[in-house]
Amino acid sequence: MAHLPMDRASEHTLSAQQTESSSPDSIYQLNSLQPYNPSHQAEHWPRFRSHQAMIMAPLHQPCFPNPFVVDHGQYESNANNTHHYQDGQAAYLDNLCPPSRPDPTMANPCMASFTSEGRRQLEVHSDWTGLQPSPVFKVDEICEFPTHLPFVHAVQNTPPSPLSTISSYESPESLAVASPTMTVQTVDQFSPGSSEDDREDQPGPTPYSHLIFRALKEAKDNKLPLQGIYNWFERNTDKAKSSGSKGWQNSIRHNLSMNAGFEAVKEELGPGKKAVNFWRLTPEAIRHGQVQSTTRYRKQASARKVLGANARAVQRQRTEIKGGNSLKAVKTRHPNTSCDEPNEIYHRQPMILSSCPVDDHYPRPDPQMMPHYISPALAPPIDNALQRYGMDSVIGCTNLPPAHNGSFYDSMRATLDNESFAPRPAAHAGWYASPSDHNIAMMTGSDAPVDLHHF
Amino acid sequence: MAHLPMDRASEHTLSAQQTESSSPDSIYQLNSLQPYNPSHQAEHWPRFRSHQAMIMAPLHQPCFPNPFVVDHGQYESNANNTHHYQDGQAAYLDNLCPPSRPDPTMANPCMASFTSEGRRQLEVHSDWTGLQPSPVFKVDEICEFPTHLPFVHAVQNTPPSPLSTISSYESPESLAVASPTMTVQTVDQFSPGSSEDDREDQPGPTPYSHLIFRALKEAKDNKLPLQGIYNWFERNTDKAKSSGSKGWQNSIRHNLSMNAGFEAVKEELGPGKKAVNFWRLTPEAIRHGQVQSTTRYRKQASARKVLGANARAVQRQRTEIKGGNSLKAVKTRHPNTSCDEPNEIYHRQPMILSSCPVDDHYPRPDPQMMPHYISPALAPPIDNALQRYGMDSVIGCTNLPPAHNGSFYDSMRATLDNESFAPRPAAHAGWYASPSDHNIAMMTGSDAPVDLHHF
DNA sequence: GATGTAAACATGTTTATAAT
DNA sequence: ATTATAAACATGTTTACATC
Ligand SMILES: [Mg+2]
Ligand SMILES: [Mg+2]
Repeated sequence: MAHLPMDRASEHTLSAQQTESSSPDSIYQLNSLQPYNPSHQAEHWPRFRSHQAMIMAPLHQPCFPNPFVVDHGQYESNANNTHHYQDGQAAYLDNLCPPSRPDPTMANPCMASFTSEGRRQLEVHSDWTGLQPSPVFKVDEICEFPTHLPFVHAVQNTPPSPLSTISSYESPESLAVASPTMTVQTVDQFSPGSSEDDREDQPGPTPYSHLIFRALKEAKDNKLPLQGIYNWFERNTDKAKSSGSKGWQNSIRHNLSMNAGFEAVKEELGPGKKAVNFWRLTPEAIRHGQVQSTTRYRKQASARKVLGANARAVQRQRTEIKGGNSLKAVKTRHPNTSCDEPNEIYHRQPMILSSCPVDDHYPRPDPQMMPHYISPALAPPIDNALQRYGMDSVIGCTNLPPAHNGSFYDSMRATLDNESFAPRPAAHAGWYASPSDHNIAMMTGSDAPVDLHHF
Repeated sequence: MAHLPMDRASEHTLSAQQTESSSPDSIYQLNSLQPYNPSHQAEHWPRFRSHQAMIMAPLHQPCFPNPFVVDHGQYESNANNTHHYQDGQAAYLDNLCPPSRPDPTMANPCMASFTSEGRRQLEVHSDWTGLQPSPVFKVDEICEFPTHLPFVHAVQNTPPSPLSTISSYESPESLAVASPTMTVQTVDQFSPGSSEDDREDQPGPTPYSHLIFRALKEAKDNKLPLQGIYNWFERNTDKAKSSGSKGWQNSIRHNLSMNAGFEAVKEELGPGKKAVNFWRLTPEAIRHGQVQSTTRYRKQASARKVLGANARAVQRQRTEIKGGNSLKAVKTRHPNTSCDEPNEIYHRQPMILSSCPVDDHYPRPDPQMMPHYISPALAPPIDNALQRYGMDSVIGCTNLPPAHNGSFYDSMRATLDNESFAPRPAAHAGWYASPSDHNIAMMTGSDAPVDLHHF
């Protein structure tokens, strides 16, 4: 108990039915899992929370029959038709999506508002002009698991090297903009019966980033909420099964956040409802059929130029065992990897910055991620924004300044909005962004580039 | 230590320079606040993370001189010009914003993508067509604290009843869509030298929701990141000063989340950078110059119709002292409130649902919030969606189903995307929303409406 | 009723560290 | 080098409860 982490209680010892943050170590939560039924009321039906929504859906009738007003019975009659298989390796659902139709709304006009800085400020929201009184049952319009079909227990006898076939689905540029047809095109590729984790075509287990890519690739509009990704993992991988902890959820979030191939998008699903966050594949990831390495923080020795007095340290323990590339290798170790290899073989020669043109971020459409390919491109001139531009999606790290580091924010205060400048640098830097100054992504590092590209 | 909460460690005992989650009870964090300097690199400049951004900013040059590439020295020379006053009641900044200009981008066209369900899927992002190489110093364009002006220690001798004057700023409808001029119009109203907390014109301290409203009202585009709201509170209220804890930040977040007058918007500030979340006043709040009560959960006795087997209980301790309307009343108690009043006087007659037309959500533009006014409108027919529609922004609660309650999700599984349906209902319901089914906001309450309106 | 406060919890971001 | 894992932390949502 002395070394109990403050957050999530190491995410261990939780049953599969418990959420990640159940915090079993909390004395408030031990042995007290009785059902709780708060009554959320809301017998009124609010309008869109944003004014843009009203403008962007000009045909929306303020008094149309609200599609949300449905009785419980309808849902109950449908609730049992979707089954969830978790009992074993062969427990996968057939992904029987109807063929897609061209999206008639792709060319629709829209409204947008603009910030005073000229930023277009657009809101994700639903289009309510075409809603039916109870579109819940308009299953023909959505790619959904068919509840009327018998369930298929697919045996995992056909692992079709899923990621290696993604390159054959080089999507046209037109599909890069939220194309719904992309989903159905790829649905058969990711054969639902194949266990991508611990597959035969690749040594070791499939990385999380690959699996997330697959989950989103299969999803409609290439996006899913976090819970949907969790569910996909539970149904299609062993990550969720292989341990009683919820570390796999942590890993999913980690990869979602750190890998530039996944972006969070907010979508307003109804009037007055809070927007829902989705994780979506970036167009680059869709176009290239892969995501790049979830590159992350690399330690740098040099301190920043400006170190504010408020600089805080990230307090970390130092002796915990935090995993590694093959903490599960004891059960999935591949024969071609030797346990006696020196560590130096994992440290390749330093990558060089990519000097590829903008439209050539993925010069090598290698179907397998990170083949340790070193780009033959020469080291580009440093500080050449022309060549650096457009390289984010190929690397996991963003160009945001480091969190918990006073150097960034202290030096940026004067450039921020009068209410936005932070007296202390305490949060992830992205949230320090000022509405009045876009140029908050200054480089805090004066060292040579440490995030390098394989291309 | 035995009763240490699992999250945020009660947010106590933290100095003002510490962030809320510093968790002083953690053994990992005690007495170890040394500066930390991770080097975030990113010498490359990525493109927009979303494809929409490329479309929506068609003039954007992929190779334009990146405005982010600025050297540290520039920022350092400016960093010390913004001062932060926290030492006392009179420590407020003059809010000297330049007069606003009409936003030339208000009528600009935009692009939008659409989901396969027809939802318009728009992304907040920056418009890079007009960027200067170093717009950091284009102070003339932004409403910013003038670093070149001498600082004014305004004595709080002019508390101009700030909220009561908001009604005089009934904004035209055109301003409801992210109008930058709104900010400057109201800037003088919220006199910077006035201490809104513990003001004279209102009994007791100003509610958080009012203060947040003011902070956002003053901000450009009526939006601020969370840290900006924190900063505003530190400079303009006593909430942050009155205690060494960070409970005031918790209260701010609580109000932001629960009050429908505040909405989170995501804005992409640069190519490849993570989107920044802002909190923005809803157009309704702007239009009516106020936000409504941060109505929140009200206990209901009746259980939901469908209670899934996975229904989880929210584990709460029961004996903690959790505040109240006047935990600070010992120092700010108003003479007209008696401590001997029975509790019954705080329970007014039940509010009735508003039957106002859609454009009349605020039939009484009362400048003071919640005057306990009961709408004379007759009780509308229950289940009439026409009359319930459009009432969200006037009440703090949304129509989302309750979290930690299996009833909603269990009954909605069949309507969700095949990857989105959750095997367990464990999170806030908004994140369970399926991309393929918008109708997730079904009513879980079968009781009479409990969220009622004053209008 | 409204409000403040605490807290549980989910979600998102980042750093640390070990294995390979 | 990539990857998995743990964890700290920030942010966002919701419920509980005390006070008036
Ligand atoms: Mg990401
Ligand atoms: Mg809100």
